[in-house]
Amino acid sequence: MPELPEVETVRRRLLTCLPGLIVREVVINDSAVSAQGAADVNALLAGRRILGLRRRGKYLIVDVEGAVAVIHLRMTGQLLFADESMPAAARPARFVWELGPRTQLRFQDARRFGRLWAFRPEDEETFFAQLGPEPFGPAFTVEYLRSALRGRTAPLKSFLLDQRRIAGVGNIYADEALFRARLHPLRPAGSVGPREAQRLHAALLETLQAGIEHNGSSIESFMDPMGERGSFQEMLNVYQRGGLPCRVCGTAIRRVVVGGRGTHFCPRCQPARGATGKRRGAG
DNA sequence: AGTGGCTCCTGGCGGC
DNA sequence: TGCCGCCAGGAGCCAC
Repeated sequence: MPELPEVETVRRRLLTCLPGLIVREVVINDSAVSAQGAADVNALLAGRRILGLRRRGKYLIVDVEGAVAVIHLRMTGQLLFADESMPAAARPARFVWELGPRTQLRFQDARRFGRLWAFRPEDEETFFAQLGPEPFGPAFTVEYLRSALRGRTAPLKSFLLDQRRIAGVGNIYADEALFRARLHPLRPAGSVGPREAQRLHAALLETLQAGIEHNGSSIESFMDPMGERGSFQEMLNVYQRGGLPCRVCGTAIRRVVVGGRGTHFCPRCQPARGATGKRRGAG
C-alpha cells in the first residue's frame, strides 16, 4: 500500500517526465474518484502547464499554472505515464490526464479508494490543515515527537498511523519503525520515555529513508509510473512475516490486530514493557 | 478531545 | 474443480 516512500518514488519518477507538459483534458471515467466532477476539475487544470511535483505525507501534489492537483493513491492506486501505444489495462483507468497527442497519465486503482482533487493554490493550506508534520521536515523534531506522544493512551501503532501526528506513515513502515526502535506496538504512546522517543524518531527517519532508497515496497500492486517495482519488500523485518523467525534473534514474529490493522512484531526484540538491558540493533 | 469501531471496495485466497 | 465468503487497509465518519 502506498505510503510516504512509495509516493516519493512516484513523485521522483514523474518529475522526469511531467513538468512542461500541458494538461489538455482530464477524463474522469469513475466519478467516485473526485467529489468535484469533470467540469470543475477541467476548469482548474485544462490548458494549464505542469510546473512541478511535490509530496505532502502520502499525498502527491501536482503544481500547474494557477492551480494545484492532489492525488491520493490509497490502497491500490497506480499512476502510469503512458503513450498511446501502451495497451489499456483490463480495468479502465479511473481518470486520465491527456497530456499531448501521444501522452497520458493514467490512474489505475482496483479497489477504488484513490482520490483526485483540484483547487487554487491559496486553498492548499486549508486542504492540508489537519495533516501532521512531514517526517523529513524541520518541524518533526524529537521534541515534537515527545510532546505528541505525551499523555496518549492509544497504542503506539495507532499513534503512528494517525496522519494528524505524523504525515506519511502507514502500516508497513509503522511496523518496521517500531521493530527498529525496539518498541512494542501495543505500548501506550504516552508510556514512551525520552530515550525511547529518541529511538522512535531515528527509527522512523531511517526506515522511511531506506524505503525511499529502495524505491518503495512492491507489496500488493505498487509500481512506479514507468512500471518499475521497488525492492524494500525484500528488506522487511516484521511486516507480513508472522510466524517466521526474527532476523535478529530468531524468535517467531507475532501478528496481532491493532485498530483493525495487521500488526507484526518480534516479542523478544520488542518487549511489552520498556526495554532496559537489551541494546541489540535492528539492522 | 481522544479513542475505537465501522465503512468503503474488490482481488485474491482458504476452505469445503 | 468450483464457488462461497472472508480478508486486507487509508482515511473519513460516527458514537461514546
